[in-house]
Amino acid sequence: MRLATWNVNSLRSRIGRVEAFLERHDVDVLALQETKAREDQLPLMGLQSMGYEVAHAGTNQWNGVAVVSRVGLEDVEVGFPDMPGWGDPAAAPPVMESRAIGATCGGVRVWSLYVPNGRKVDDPHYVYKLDWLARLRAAAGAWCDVPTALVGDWNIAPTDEDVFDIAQFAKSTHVTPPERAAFQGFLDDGYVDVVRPHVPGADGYTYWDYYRQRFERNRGMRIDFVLGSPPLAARVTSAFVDRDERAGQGASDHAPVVVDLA
DNA sequence: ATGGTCGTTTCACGA
Repeated sequence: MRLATWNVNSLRSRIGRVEAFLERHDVDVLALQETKAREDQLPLMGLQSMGYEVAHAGTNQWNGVAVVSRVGLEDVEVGFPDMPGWGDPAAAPPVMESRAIGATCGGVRVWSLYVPNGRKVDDPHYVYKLDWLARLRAAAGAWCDVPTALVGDWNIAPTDEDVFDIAQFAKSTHVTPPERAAFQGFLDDGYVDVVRPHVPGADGYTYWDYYRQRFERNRGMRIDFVLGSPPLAARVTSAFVDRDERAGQGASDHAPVVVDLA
């Protein structure tokens, strides 16, 4: 089974690339973030005609998430227990919503996550980010013993190696000790970063700002992750970042991450 | 310290 995650930065503007990506890499399950669309804006007939089912959650234009699967899409859940707004997709959580959607696809529980950005360390959104992560961790602890993939845009660079120049992030979110501790908490609980071993150092970057030719100069960040529970991690045979999708006209600012499961 | 470039329900704001 081939699983992928991709922050597409607007699904409507990227739908052609998404369809071509699925076909080119023969992807079975794709988790999407920043769909920037409401349900009524997503007919997605192309995906359906390709044999994929789609589960989407997103009520505002910014932080929608989706799971696209051709190996089954069952037990869809929007959010996780105790998440702000859980159980009511129309409810607006405090500060600024950030969604998660879970589905069981081919026997694997896949969670597409858009972790709150945090904006600035003195912004209420930063507090919301840490709280959101704590709630996710509390829920994810119960999923350790079954094949679970926590995938998506974590908006955290866990180590200095995951940013092009740590000096430029001295006062920025994404690299602060509390954020890194929150990420580490999932590893402490048994989740495994299944992609890192396959893409050392700067090869693991998944995000490059649109401006200042950051992609062309490979001044990127590694902030998109596939964390696998032990039963899932044991099945991973390979992984890669598809940089081709970050190149050229009409690219998202994130590249897809692809993982193969035995 | 600033600004650069994308996206969106765009003359503003989030990433």
